[in-house]
Amino acid sequence: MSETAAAARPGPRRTRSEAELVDAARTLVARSGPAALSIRAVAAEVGVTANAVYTYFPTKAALEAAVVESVLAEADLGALEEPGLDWRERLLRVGLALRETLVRHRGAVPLLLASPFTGPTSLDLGERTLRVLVDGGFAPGVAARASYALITSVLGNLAAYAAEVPPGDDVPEEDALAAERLAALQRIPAAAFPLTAATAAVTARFNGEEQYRWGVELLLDGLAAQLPR
Amino acid sequence: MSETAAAARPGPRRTRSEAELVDAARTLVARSGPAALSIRAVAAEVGVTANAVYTYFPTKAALEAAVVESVLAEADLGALEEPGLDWRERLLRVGLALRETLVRHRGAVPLLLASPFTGPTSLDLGERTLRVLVDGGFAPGVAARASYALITSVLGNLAAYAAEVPPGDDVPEEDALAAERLAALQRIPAAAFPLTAATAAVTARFNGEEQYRWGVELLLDGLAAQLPR
DNA sequence: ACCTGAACACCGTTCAAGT
DNA sequence: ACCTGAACACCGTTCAAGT
Repeated sequence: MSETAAAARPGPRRTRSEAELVDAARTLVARSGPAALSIRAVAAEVGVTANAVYTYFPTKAALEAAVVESVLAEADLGALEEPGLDWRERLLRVGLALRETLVRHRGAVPLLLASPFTGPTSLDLGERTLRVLVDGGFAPGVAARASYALITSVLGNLAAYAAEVPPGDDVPEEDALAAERLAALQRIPAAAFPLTAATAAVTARFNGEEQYRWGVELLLDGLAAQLPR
Repeated sequence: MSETAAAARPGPRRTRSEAELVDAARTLVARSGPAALSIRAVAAEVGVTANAVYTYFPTKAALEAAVVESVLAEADLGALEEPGLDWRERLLRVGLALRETLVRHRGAVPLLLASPFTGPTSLDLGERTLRVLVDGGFAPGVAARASYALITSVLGNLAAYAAEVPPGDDVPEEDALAAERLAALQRIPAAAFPLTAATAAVTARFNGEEQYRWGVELLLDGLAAQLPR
């Protein structure tokens, strides 16, 4: 009797899962940023004592790594093999896909930046990027350097986004962000920083997708120049 | 009598300074990384109670911002105005100068990434970079976009460095780092990640100055292509 | 202005113990 | 295997008080 009853209703003694803990951690990070991620808060979120978390993750760092992997795994990397596209278009599209998921999960970006690129999704992304470049005509060594330059550039851009846009469940409108940033820029003294002041309207949109795309294309332009003609 | 005596020897009641606290904070971060930076540890380092720190900094975030500014201020940005150099060479050299100080202070890089670019040194760097680009023939709007692309790329690269190289007072040898990284790369399955495996020797040197320079030059190549001919 | 003592509401992690 | 209770050595920050 007790066994079937326990299986039927999720009683107070029901067992948690690793995925449930990662989900709770992701929710905390998305809502309130990386500083809000604590073993104790995750435990409370799933209705368990802090120590119970150590059944699933040996350290807080392991939990953070699982959060990073879980977020990265959400990015749609399909453009890397999409037929009918050349290497440039493939890399640009995958860059935009990465931006899309990391802007939504901007609270996790600091965790991503602090972690080595050794998770399954990172390895997969790296290998497939190399494939695109090699198929595009680049020597493997050049492809490797290009892949690294692209990924660090993308992460640097998203770090800037995450540093400026507060965490939250939704992605704020670009126009609203630009208006805020413009107001801040107009407070800096134009006499001492004339070019900064003169370009404020452009700078106010640095967090936008267009400037992101512009930066990625700049790298792709540089790469195209390296292709053996 | 008591007044001169107090001035003569630094007794237990001597007053601290903001700079002394920032120095202590920098030492902690350099030695043990950003996680080691705490109000209480800084207070202990200068021989004072934790609360005393709040006389100088209203929050821990303010102390962190002061650390970031102090580290950035150490970079030699002189190349931006060095006579006899074109815009490319100036930007490359200042990029290398930034790398040099941030590699030494890699423990502070996560703090830098999390902070907005509004400190005196950041503003100065931005304005002078715009000047170089405008003098080089770029339209102000393009110069602004280029400046942002360069700085985010540089920071992304240094974030990767900081994530992989443990904090410490000295800068480790590149050969030693490459050997460690190569060993780690050889543990990933070559069958599943053939290109990753094939390029391991190149990838093992991703943290080096040469790859950094390669990435910056890639952006500069892309920029050069935008110059009105 | 500069500092201390005491306290509050937190942390990550460990140990021993229970089912 | 999965969880709890108690404890340790930490946090940032505040309040009241002293010089």
